[in-house]
Amino acid sequence: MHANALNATFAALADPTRRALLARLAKGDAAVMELAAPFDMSLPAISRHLKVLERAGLITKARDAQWRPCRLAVAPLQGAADWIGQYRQFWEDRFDRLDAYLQELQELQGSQNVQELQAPQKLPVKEKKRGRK
Amino acid sequence: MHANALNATFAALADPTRRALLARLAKGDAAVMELAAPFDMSLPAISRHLKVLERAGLITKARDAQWRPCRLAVAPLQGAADWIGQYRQFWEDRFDRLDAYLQELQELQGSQNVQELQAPQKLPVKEKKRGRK
DNA sequence: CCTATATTTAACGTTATTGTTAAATACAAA
DNA sequence: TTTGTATTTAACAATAACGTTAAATATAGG
Repeated sequence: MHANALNATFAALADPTRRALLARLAKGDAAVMELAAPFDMSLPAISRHLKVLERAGLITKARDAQWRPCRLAVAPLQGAADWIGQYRQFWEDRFDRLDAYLQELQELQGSQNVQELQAPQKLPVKEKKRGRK
Repeated sequence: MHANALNATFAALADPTRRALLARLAKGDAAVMELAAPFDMSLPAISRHLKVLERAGLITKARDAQWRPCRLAVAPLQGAADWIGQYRQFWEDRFDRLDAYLQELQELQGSQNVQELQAPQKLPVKEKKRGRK
């Protein structure tokens, strides 16, 4: 997925109204009126949220008389998921490390050597002197 | 993951500079100077991008003398991935449908009944009369 | 043609975002 | 204390985002 598309996708997903609109569309196509109904927001506002989603490729609009039935389009979601997926291994690693740590804790249960345990992946942090002038 | 956190996470990810910073940090911790080096942008600008990432929980900053080594934090990425994951089944369904369609195409190869094929999941679209006054 | 319904565009104000440069702050080391 | 390096904050400008209301447009149907 191209960087520009990711910009638009993530920006579109950053708004809770738009995420709610997508969630609604996941249950089936709907026209603007129906999509707007649950929100305490003017119709033009919803219309523009839909335009943002459309420009991000997250929905498509068709025409049926005076209605514009909207449909969820998942390609950008796949792209976003793929991008985040680059980090999946990273966080699974960390989870593994945490897992090992917790297991180590369990094995030491009852012993007096708890001090030996270090939280995994801890940054070397020097003294924190607080208070600015 | 709470809606507010998703707002901050997706908003943070919507900027290509910030995504690049995260990509860099995936390769290891780094202080601000080092993070800023590849960018044609002032240091304060990078500093503020880092603050956006930090407020979104995507990085943590530690203190080491005058350096602020930054570390990737993946929890918000997991949250974002989980949110998008709600739709995974949805797009896998669609992929299955497309797959079935393509297979059907292949089976019809050489026949004259290609017209029978319908693109899957097509919205009923009436005539489009273009041209506005 | 006239009316009703659905949707978008226009115009506007408020608040965020993103960048800049200059100044301030934090810390180490001479 | 003075200096050098790393980082942040202040002040500012330009642009984008998001909401509102009023007006325009598209379409169906009497």
